[in-house]
Amino acid sequence: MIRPDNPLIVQSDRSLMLHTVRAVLDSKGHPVRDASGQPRTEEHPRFAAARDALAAFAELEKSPDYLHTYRITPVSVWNAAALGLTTERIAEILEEYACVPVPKRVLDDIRGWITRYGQLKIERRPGADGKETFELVSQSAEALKDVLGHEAVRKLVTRDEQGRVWVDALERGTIKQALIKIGYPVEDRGGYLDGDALTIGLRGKTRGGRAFEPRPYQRMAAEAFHAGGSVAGGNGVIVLPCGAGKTVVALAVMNLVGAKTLILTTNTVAVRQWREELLDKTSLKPDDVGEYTGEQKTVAPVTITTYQMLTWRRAKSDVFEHFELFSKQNWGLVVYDEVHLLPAPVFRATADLQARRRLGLTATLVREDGKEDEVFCLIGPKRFDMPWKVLEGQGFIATATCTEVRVPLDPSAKEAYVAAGARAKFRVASENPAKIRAVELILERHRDAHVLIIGQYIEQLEQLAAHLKAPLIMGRTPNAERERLYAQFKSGEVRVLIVSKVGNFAVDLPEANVAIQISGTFGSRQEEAQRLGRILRPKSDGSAAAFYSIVTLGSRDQEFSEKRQLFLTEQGYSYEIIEAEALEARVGEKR
DNA sequence: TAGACAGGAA
DNA sequence: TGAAATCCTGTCTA
Repeated sequence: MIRPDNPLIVQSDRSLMLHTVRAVLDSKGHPVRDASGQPRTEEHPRFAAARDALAAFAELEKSPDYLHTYRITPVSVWNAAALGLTTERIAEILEEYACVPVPKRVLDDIRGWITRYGQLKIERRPGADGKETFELVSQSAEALKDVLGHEAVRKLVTRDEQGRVWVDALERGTIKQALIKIGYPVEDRGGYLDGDALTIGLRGKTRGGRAFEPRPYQRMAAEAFHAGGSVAGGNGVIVLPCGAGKTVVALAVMNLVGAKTLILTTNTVAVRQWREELLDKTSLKPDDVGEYTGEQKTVAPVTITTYQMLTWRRAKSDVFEHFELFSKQNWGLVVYDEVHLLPAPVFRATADLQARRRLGLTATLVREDGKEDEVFCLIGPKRFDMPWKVLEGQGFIATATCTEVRVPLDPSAKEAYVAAGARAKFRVASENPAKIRAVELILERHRDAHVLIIGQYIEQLEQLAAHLKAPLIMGRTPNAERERLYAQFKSGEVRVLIVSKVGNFAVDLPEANVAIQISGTFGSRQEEAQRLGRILRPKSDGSAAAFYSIVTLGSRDQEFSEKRQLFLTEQGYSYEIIEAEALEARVGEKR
């Protein structure tokens, strides 16, 4: 059926094209033109609804002004299937918004993937010698034959005389990875070890004396996790924006599971923050919560450690020295903070982890290295997510405006840019000295704001710090100095703080309401999301936050910037684009 | 015994 | 695509 009023085109290569605008028509149905003869456009009335519906099973690929493109991938469909979306429902959504017929091939592909999801299962069988054994079972002999045709799978299993296929407990994670690589996400019904029970109560009041209760969506997320999966108790990933309180979701899950818990996170600062949260909001006593890091190695009923700690090996050795951590306590739950950063060796190193309930937390599942499938098969599917804009609407995260400021390349850098190779061009454009002027203008525009300036290159940041006479925090800034500066920023003594990549994570600065990004990591969508996240904690006065990204006009810098914005565009943020001159004029007016 | 710093890893 | 940050351990100093 042809329905020209609809915004979506589904192409047979499984890419989707979504119109964001449509032409304005007069009463006779002719396009209205403006003074210069250009057709006038308005936002397509079905765009927002289509965008929200597509987000459930497709990934946003490109988002120029008028046309967004999405792609349907196996992992995006499996995640949808895990949430209960059927082929029929996906077909309905596509048909509902499509302006031309949906190619049958696309629906066949989707049906094929969804059929494969759960076709293979891992079941636990009591072993003769009391040991655990696992059987790989299939709904169809054909699928089993198909996967056993792959050497990567064959070498991980043994077959007995009856043709049954057995998996060693040690290979439980490895085989799931091997199977998903060939397009068979296996349903792991092997179950979990319960672990030792531990009562973890949630306090009605924090130790700081403030009333505390998980927000409705935090409770829903915890319940979705706990109920999710084929074996009660759960494994999977909760996706929530930065600033939305993922830690509280984990506390609520721990409360539901009620067992000894191991928490894995990215760095020691985060380890401390987790410990403080646990002590502040749960019934756990200081002795119940252990920190296991380079500085202090305490194992307690709830233990917090870093990914690096787990995967650390002595030089040229194959021995993971801290794996004893897994056997020291009988864990019932493992929490993976920032699960999108999960290093694969964590899994190769131990099979034990596959036998525990596992909760992954993240703000975004997208990775630039395309390894989304590893998190999917080793931790589990997405159990819950909530669009950023919905939380913004309910006031749980601050409203934010995003602006891309385009500045021309400074004459002093032109020669270097032309001379540079394709790779070096990005750096030259990123470090464009003309960006300093733009920063000054933005600071003038937000005179009373608490501003974070975030960048990638130390030299550039040092120059800016000298120019603005603002403090700079980078990797080699000692911890004591960092804490002092963060405290001054919180108290308002320091209004403008410049941070390097250290600012991407584990900085909780609720006061910041303006962030200026002056350079970023190639096309990292994740980084952009994290940086916006820095200013999303709701403000006490309910005011809006502003995010600026400064890029060099018409350069490699601008190309990568477009890519970085994709994730946030998918979440419904739109970037206002303003050129340096216009910004100058706008600030000038206010003077 | 704590703190500072170097070196290696991924 | 490449730069920066992180962590851990071990050694040195006071």
